[in-house]
Amino acid sequence: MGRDNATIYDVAMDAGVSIATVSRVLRGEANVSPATREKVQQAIARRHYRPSSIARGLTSKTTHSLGIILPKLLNPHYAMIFTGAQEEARKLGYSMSLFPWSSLDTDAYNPAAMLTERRLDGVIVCVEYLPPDHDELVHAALQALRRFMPVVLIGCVPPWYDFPAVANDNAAMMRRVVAYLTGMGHERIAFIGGMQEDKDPLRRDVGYEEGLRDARLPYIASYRAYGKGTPEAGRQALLSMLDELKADYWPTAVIALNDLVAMGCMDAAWEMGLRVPEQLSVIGCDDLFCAPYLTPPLTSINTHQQRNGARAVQLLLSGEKKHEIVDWELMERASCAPIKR
Amino acid sequence: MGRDNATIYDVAMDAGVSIATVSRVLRGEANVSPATREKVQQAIARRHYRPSSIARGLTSKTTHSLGIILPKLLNPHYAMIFTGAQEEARKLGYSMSLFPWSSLDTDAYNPAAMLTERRLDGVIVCVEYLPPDHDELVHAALQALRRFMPVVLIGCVPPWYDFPAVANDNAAMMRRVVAYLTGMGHERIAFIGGMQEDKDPLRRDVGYEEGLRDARLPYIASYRAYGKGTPEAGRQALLSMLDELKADYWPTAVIALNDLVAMGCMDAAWEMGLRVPEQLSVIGCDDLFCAPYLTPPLTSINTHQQRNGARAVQLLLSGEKKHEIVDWELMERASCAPIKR
DNA sequence: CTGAAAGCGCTTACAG
DNA sequence: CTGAAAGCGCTTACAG
Repeated sequence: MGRDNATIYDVAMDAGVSIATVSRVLRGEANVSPATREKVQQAIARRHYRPSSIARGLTSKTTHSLGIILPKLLNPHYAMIFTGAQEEARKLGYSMSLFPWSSLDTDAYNPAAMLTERRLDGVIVCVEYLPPDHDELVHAALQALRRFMPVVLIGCVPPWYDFPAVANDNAAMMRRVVAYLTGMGHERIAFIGGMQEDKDPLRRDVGYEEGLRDARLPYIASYRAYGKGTPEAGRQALLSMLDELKADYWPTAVIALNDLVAMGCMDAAWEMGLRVPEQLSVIGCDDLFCAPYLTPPLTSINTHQQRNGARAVQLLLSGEKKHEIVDWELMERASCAPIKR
Repeated sequence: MGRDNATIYDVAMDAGVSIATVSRVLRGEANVSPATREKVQQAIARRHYRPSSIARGLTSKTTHSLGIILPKLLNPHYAMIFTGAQEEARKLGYSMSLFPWSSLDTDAYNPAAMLTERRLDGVIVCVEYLPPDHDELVHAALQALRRFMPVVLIGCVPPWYDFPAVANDNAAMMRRVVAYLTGMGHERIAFIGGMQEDKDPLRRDVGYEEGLRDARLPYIASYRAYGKGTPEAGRQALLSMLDELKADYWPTAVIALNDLVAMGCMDAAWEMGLRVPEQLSVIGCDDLFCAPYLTPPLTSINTHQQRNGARAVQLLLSGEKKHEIVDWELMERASCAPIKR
């Protein structure tokens, strides 16, 4: 296949100049005579020469590649963040590598090792889905990373993380969502999905409780189900919630951790003969592309994930130390309705 | 931030040995005395030393990073391929960078330039969504890439592409799908989405026509609508197809290019008051995670995309020259039903 | 405007 | 078992 490519020496020899001169035309420096430039460019073309960014990186201490650590990409939520980050990176001349990390699934694997060897110019890390008991592990990984490259956090970032971040205020979101539902007359509002963690004041549970308090409603533990962020987890959780409660106490609205969970809840409702939204309002989060195509179309929250991914790249490369709180938008569709007396 | 990291020289000095010795313990070579090894390891730990894979790459001519060129990741189909490839790569010690390329959207951008400079150890490229009139452009890009690194193709790969590949036989898939529908009594079968291209014998249109011929049905141009692979494109296409035809001639079944298009078709059907599947059967392709959660659950084709992504990585790293044809599975759900007389 | 030389941080024969 | 030296393919002062 002939994969021994031409080097700058080959080109220099062909053009009858020094490698310094080749380097100059490569980087488009002005101080090269037109004739020389021409000769060099011809040699480059003839040899199909492309400078090795890896050799270049050794001198310039820069690789023009970034990394991003995310949970599973199969949730389109993360694919959107990745896409936003990747596109912004490309615009600025950087490539983007993905390093999945969800310690929920694979405790053994820690991407920090692979990343630190690669002298990336920076890394975006999404600390979601890393359960609270792994706090130290996460911190250690972040410290290790930071020693080698700038780090920007994205997603649900606890405020005490001492890193630049593009952070969702999940508590505020939830509070608003609860208000949206209580405003429609709902009083038995379930919240399904996610894990129990006490520390982070930005977490959804805080907002859930605040929202209930705002409406002077009691916090009822039976309406709070923990679980993974998948459709099947959502389905199971709602089914067992209904199973454990007399029908009089069934929730009239459920807030799902994300749209995947919401999809599972809608399925569970259908299995139990509950019509959405007439008998059960459902609201998701992330506003996945399929939300408008569900039956009924799913009300959700759009957090502008692509924009956030792009923003994280900007913070990374500019070196700004900001901790930005992301705005979001309630996408009202047909899966929530006022309660009927 | 102290980002000037220790080098092998620092470690060697700390441990009082030569850099060659440090290099040996780094790479786990056997011929180092236990005492020396210990000293070196301590120095490494104390310095938080991590070898630079980029310096290493300069000598070893290997970067342990792979690339993948895909259309938009926002279609979960491609996210699945990417995930499969990325996970397999990681298992083998490689990282994976994404380079989106859909010349449909961004003619200007050609990822080959960025890739060739990065001396990757290989690249997987998905040539789908690169329209036929860009054939030369695609070929040129592939040749450029191949000069610098091994290339494996994935997806709908025309057989005359002289590359190792993990290829879908879309023609066979379509033929089978048509048979599935004619077996249910359908005779007016529409096919929506994709572009008109004449050359590739593996393309869906070939199978569509074969399928009709198998059932001795006429090919009716009005039932073939071209378009992008998005829900909105699918919706529009079906709406205008219905609009242009007397209701007597409306299709009783539609085959969608992919699940996204199918979602749009189901929406269009709903808008026109056509019930799925009673009045219109719909079948998609790719078996996206949301297919089972649509109403009705969408019949689709599972092409084992994650497995294919992983397989492409294996071909890439093993150097096998195979052109593998992928098997697939019809996922029967409720969106297709026998026709009622 | 151009070139010789040092250096980036490793690995790899080659000696010993 | 260990070290001195060359080399990977570039960039960057420094001279001229």
